[in-house]
Parts: sequence; C-alpha cells; structure tokens
Amino acid sequence: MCSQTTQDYLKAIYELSERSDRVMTKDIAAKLKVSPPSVTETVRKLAAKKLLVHKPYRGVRLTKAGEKIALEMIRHHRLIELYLQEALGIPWDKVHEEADRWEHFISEDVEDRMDEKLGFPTVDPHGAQIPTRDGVLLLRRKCETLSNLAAGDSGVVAEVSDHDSEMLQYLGEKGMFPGAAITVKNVEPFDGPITVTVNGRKHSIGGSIAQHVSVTDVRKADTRKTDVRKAAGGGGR
Amino acid sequence: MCSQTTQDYLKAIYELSERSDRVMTKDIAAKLKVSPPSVTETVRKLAAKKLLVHKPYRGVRLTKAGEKIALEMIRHHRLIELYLQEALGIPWDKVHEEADRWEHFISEDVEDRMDEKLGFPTVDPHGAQIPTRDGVLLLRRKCETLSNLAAGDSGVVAEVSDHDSEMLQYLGEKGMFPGAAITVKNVEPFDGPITVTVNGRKHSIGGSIAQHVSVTDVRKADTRKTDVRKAAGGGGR
DNA sequence: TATATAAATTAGGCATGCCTAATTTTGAAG
DNA sequence: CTTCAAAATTAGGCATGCCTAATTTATATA
Repeated sequence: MCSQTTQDYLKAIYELSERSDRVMTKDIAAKLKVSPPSVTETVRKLAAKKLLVHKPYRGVRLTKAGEKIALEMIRHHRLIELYLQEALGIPWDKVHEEADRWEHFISEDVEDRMDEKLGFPTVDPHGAQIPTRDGVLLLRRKCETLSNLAAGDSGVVAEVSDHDSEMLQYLGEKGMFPGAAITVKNVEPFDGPITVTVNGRKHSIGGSIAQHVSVTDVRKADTRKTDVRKAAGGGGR
Repeated sequence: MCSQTTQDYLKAIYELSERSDRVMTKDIAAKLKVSPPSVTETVRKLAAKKLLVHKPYRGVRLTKAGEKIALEMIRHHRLIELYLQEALGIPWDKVHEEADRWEHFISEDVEDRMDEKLGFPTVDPHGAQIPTRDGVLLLRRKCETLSNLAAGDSGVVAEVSDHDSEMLQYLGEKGMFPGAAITVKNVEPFDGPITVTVNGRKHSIGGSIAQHVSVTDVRKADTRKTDVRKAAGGGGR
C-alpha cells in the first residue's frame, strides 16, 4: 500500500488537475499547506513509483495508477461524508474535516457496507459525484458557477465547494443545498453582491461565494448578454 | 495531542499492567511487534512527557496522565467495535482489527454520537467494559477463566479475548458470546479438552482456548475440589 | 534581446520511529 | 560469592516528511 502522505498528494493533484492540465508545485504546496521544496521532494518519489510524471519546472500529471489511487481516496471521502451526515447526523459543514482523516483508514469491507446502507448513492452532501469502486465518475452534468449567471437566469444548485466550513454553514442557513431551485434576481457589477431567490426566499450574497456554487439545468433569461459575460470571463483564468 | 505511536504504546502498557504491576520492555515489544531497543527509546520519550515512569532495567508504570490517554483509546476502541457490529454488521471476529485503526482518528463529536446511537452501552461485543468519558471503568464483575472451572460448574460467559480473529470465529460458531449460559460437563487433566454445554449444545474445546474465556455468576458444583484446582493453578502463571 | 521576477529546485537539517549489533545490568543457580 | 543467561540499554543507521536558505530556470516585459 501507500502512505497517508502519498494518498494526500495524489488526491490533491487529482483535484487540482480538474482545473488546469498541468499541476504546478506551488499549487500543490498551497493545497497541502507544505513548503514547495517538500512538494518537489515528494513528487520525485511519487514519480519513481510511476504514480505521476514530473517534468521539472513544468508541473506534474498523474499516471493511470496514480489517478486510480486518487479516485479511491475521493470515493472514500465522499461516501464517508454522506455516511457521517446520514447515519450519525453530523452537520454538512463538519463532515469534510472528519472524512479527510477517515478516508485513509477504512477498509474496503466497511466502505462497501456504508455504500449499501446509503443505498448506493451517487453524490455526497455537497453535491460532488461519488466515483464507482472502479474509479469511474458517472453522469457528468453541465454546470455553471453561480457567478457566471445573469439576472433572470435560474437553475438548480448542483454542487458547493466543501473546503470552507464557515461558508457551508452560511450557505446552509440560506437553504442553498444541492437540489435547491435558485433564481438570480440581480447582479451588481465588479464582483458586487448577487441577489437570488432560493426556495422562495430572497438572499443577497457576495461574488466570491458565488464562485463556489455550481448550478445545473440553467435556463438563461437573455442569451446574448450571457454570452458576452462568458466571453469576458473566459480570458480571466 | 499525541502521536498514534504514543497512543499505541500507552494503550499497550495499560493492558499489560492489568496482569502485572511492572510492565517490562520485552512485553511491550512483543505486544507492539517492535524491537526492544525501539521500546526503550520511545519509553524514554514518554517518560520525558510525564506519561509514564521508567525505572531503567525495572520496567515502566503509567502516570495518571498516561493512564487517561490509554483509557480514552480503549473507550474509542470498544465503542467503535460495538458500533461496527451493530450499525454496519461487521462480524465480531473482524471488528478488532478495524477498531485498532479507527481509534486514533475519530473525533469526540463522532464518538459521542456513536455512544448515543448505541444507547450508552457498557460492554463491547467481546464483553469488555467500555470506560466512561472520564476514563472510569464501572461495575467490576467477579470473573473466573473457563480453564479454572471444574466439571459441574456453571455460569455466564462474561468476556472473551478479542485479539485472535480465528479464535473468535471458532467461539462464535459454538455460540460462546458474552451472556451465553455455560455449564462445564467434563475436564480432562493436563490441559486436556473441556466439555461444555452452551445454549443446550455440547462442545469440546481445548484448554488453551478456555484460558481466554471469562465466566461470571459462577455456581460451583463442588467447592472443595474447585479450591484445590485454584490453589494448584495459581502457581502456574 | 536583455533582464527582472516568480516558480522550482538543490543543499543541508531536524524529528519521529524503526532497525541490528554491541554492551551493560540484573538476578538466579551453582 | 561467582558466574552466566536473559533482559535492557547504548551506539550507530535508515526512511519518511517536513523545514529554511541559496541557487537555478522559465518567462513576461521593457
């Protein structure tokens, strides 16, 4: 098997690679809260084990073997999050931290039993997809971040970022759970507040939070305006 | 907090100290499957942290602080064992291994919720007492090992050793769970097989297994004979 | 194209825990 | 009281992962 550190690196790299093809040392260091030299060193060891490919000064990319381990961790993590919420009543803003520890230690047997108790779920409490045991992510939904929507647009909350407990608590108070219907009422420019209606209740939220909310089944109020916004936002990465 | 290694050492020393007052290096090494020099080294660090007292060449004894941590681990372990059995249906001969990993990582919050779901239990699946949150072991029962009983004696299975998965499976097949009524029918001398009736079914078991089964509520068939056996067995440790 | 700067890497250390081999201590038996 | 074997300890190493400081590389911009 591989160490907890190895698992943490592979998972972090997998998650970062969803955003950019090449994963850079500094991003891994930031995500794992370690220094860049530590990342360089560990990455070299992982490369020696053929879990990733490291092009010095150019970033890393997981191999199939590395991706498999990463997806196993992610499956553990998300199943555990859901189990903690459903079976033990842990609030959704607390499950992430606990799952980050548990994911390294539960046996496959326990995982299978949790999966069964939960009725073979496909998404975790934050709306993130749970990979299958073979490491496959099913049904890729078309999503847009809430910050990309314009006044009049509506949809269904698909997923919220699970990394900030306080933000989750805040979103929970507003009823912005996965599955909630949401309509954008107003968007102030320059990352200003966004006014939305969730379950009939009106809320005003900051632009930075809106970046962490994914919306699916989007119905645009005005296609031309949205296209302009998307084109403008596209270059900003 | 303290490392997993620290927790493992303290727990091992606590369990060994239930049998003999002074816990020796070699016994810790055997229990943790590490070399004696590793124990010496680690024990010195624990002594520096005031978790135990180390008299070189004379063994160690836990301090109050060390005992507290050990009892916390034991509480975690036993609650988790019961939870795994009750909530997830893990067989009783598999829960120990899993709990040995989990005990280091569950939060107090999760522990409290498991405790509540289980109805604030006092014993684990093997009949071992679950310490309270304050590290107190309640109701100390008067027990005798099955190997100390004589033909005609009867009682109730109180506890079985949880360290050998295969033995637990064997005992489980015979219905020798905590709470089971047991009657000794025959004892062959020189550690020979012991014939018992459990739940009306007759079984013949080896003397070495009988040492790992504790019986409570013992009713002696013949006091004199039992006393002789106890006196003779007492020096054999 | 030259250069500044951000990112990455190398160099050199530290703590934890584990090991084997060698030495010291204890305590029991002669 | 000596001797010897078992137990414990000291000595010296190794692997993992982390760090800071110094150096190298890539690249964007003047």
